[in-house]
Amino acid sequence: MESVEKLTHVLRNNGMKITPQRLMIFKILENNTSHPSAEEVFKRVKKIYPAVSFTTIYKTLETLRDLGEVKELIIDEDRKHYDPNTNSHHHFICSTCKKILDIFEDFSSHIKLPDSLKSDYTVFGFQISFYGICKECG
Amino acid sequence: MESVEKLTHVLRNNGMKITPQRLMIFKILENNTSHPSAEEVFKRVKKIYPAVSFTTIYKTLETLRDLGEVKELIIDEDRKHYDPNTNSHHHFICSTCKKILDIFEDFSSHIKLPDSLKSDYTVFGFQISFYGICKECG
DNA sequence: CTGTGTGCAAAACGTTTGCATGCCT
DNA sequence: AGGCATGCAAACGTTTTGCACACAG
Repeated sequence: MESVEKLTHVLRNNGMKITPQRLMIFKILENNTSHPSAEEVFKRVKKIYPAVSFTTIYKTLETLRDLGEVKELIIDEDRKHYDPNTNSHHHFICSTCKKILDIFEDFSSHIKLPDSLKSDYTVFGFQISFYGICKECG
Repeated sequence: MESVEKLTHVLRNNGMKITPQRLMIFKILENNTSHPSAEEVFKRVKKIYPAVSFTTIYKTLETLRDLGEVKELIIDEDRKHYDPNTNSHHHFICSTCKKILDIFEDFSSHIKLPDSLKSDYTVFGFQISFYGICKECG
């Protein structure tokens, strides 16, 4: 969902600079539904901009996360994944290949905190993780 | 939910040995709803059995996870948490203090994969994470 | 007695940080 | 020119592993 143009504007509006490295990262995140890890972003950027460093990838992803432009997914025990789609949606995780699939169904009308907790706990949102086996691994 | 007796039997049935260290770990997990990290388990075991090592805690939690007797929660970006309640339930995570609260509401009748995916993806279960602020932090 | 469990130290892993340099604006 | 960004290397915190010894069965 995030376009290179949007990310460029957001960074500029926050007094940040647009570098070739960042543009490559933006390009790889644009319309990306593969939930890449930092390393996957690094590898893909490296192909078109070999001089890039891992540090830059990490720092840029951290920046985008802090600006709310990517969501950091804590789903995989091995590493963090990044999702440029910041709209509320859910995920299916294949137990075998660890692939993460988007689920866009809107469950919000059915998912509420029990009444007994509503007064004491403020919910900003929720996230459903489905666990199972995908068609390639089944 | 897991009792010391049950865990003892499960391990024995799998040809594993019951050591004083393991018994202490079982005791701390029994009816524990605080979702401790390995370090928290370590600290609590150390109080009653000071000679215990971190390695033993890790290895025993790994064993229990492999036997399906504890659930490893990948919710907190900083560390893994362990939940001796292996029945399906959900969690509320306070964004401020990182506390994890159990939510026992049964949403299963409402939460299904979209029809378009049902044929290709086999779902074993799902887990809802609510994000918000708890009463102590609000 | 046999083999599993323990515990130390060290490795491994993803991630973060300090700092000198580079470059966008 | 000024300040944010980059990139290297080193630090970090959690988790895992190799190995010698201990002990449960």
